[in-house]
Amino acid sequence: MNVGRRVDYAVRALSYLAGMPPGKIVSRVDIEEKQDIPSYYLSKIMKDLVAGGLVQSHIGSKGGFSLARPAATISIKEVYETVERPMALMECLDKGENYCSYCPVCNQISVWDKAQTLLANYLAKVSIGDIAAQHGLRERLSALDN
Amino acid sequence: MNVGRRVDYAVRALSYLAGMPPGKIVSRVDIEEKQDIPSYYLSKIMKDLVAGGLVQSHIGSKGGFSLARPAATISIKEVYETVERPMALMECLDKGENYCSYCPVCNQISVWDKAQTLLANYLAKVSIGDIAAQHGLRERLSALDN
DNA sequence: CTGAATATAGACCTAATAGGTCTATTTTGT
DNA sequence: ACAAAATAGACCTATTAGGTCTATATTCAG
Repeated sequence: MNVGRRVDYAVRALSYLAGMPPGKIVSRVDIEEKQDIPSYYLSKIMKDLVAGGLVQSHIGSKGGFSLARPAATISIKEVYETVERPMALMECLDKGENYCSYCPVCNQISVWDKAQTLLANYLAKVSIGDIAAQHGLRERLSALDN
Repeated sequence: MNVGRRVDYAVRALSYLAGMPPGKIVSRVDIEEKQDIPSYYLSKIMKDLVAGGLVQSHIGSKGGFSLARPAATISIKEVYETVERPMALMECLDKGENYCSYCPVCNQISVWDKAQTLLANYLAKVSIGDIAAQHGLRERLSALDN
């Protein structure tokens, strides 16, 4: 039920990039230092973000990373699923009906399914752009209330 | 981000008890067999449920377990927190502001906070009684939509 | 009173995972 | 040519999830 560092770090890195002038290329080490992320660790996360098309990488001297898309189009849900795995509160929700023999008669599963949908819908509505913008996030979140 | 067996098994055990005639005492082994829960494992879970006041235990021959409260008053959120820990999507939401030095300026945290509240509110509205009742659960869940 | 059935408490084990660190290689700007 | 960077992947360690077992105390039925 908890989210883990990979996602935390990914969100921080992406927000940091989002706060840069458009097109600015930032090195891994710079992101790690400014965002208080353990040395080296980010390299694995950035690899996923590049592979997922959220971030563009630039090899070589003066290389680094920049956002591959506008920050407003990158949802937290997408970030989560890019660096981790599909969001699923229970394994059967991910692995399908025949994962557990009780699935066909399981009442429990519809509850977790609903909870998961609630969560996913919300997280799909919040973007890296929202997080990067310093002002009024809490207010904008409240507006999402229903 | 996922819920784990302890909660799964706890919900199954409680629902099973809820489906029994009121006051009926059911042994651990019986629950394990009928609900397809690994032998012995349930003993640790039931201990928590007893300690949490959700279940009443009866030691000795012909002993076993029964619900300590009406099934309709036992929410899934409560079950979760009884057999696991307080629901928290990120550690700082649980351990407080000084867990991470970035907390005071962290925009991310308000997003997870909101997500967590959404989840908790929903799970607090669904009861073991809802799950135990065989009919119309999905319909009743839909009614919770907003 | 005795024995069987039960919860209780806690030890124990194993595999997987999270989180982190490091190094060799390739690419590229200056 | 050199330095700075990403890339790829090996490696390590502590924790946790999930499960199994056993010794003990309690209680009911005969």
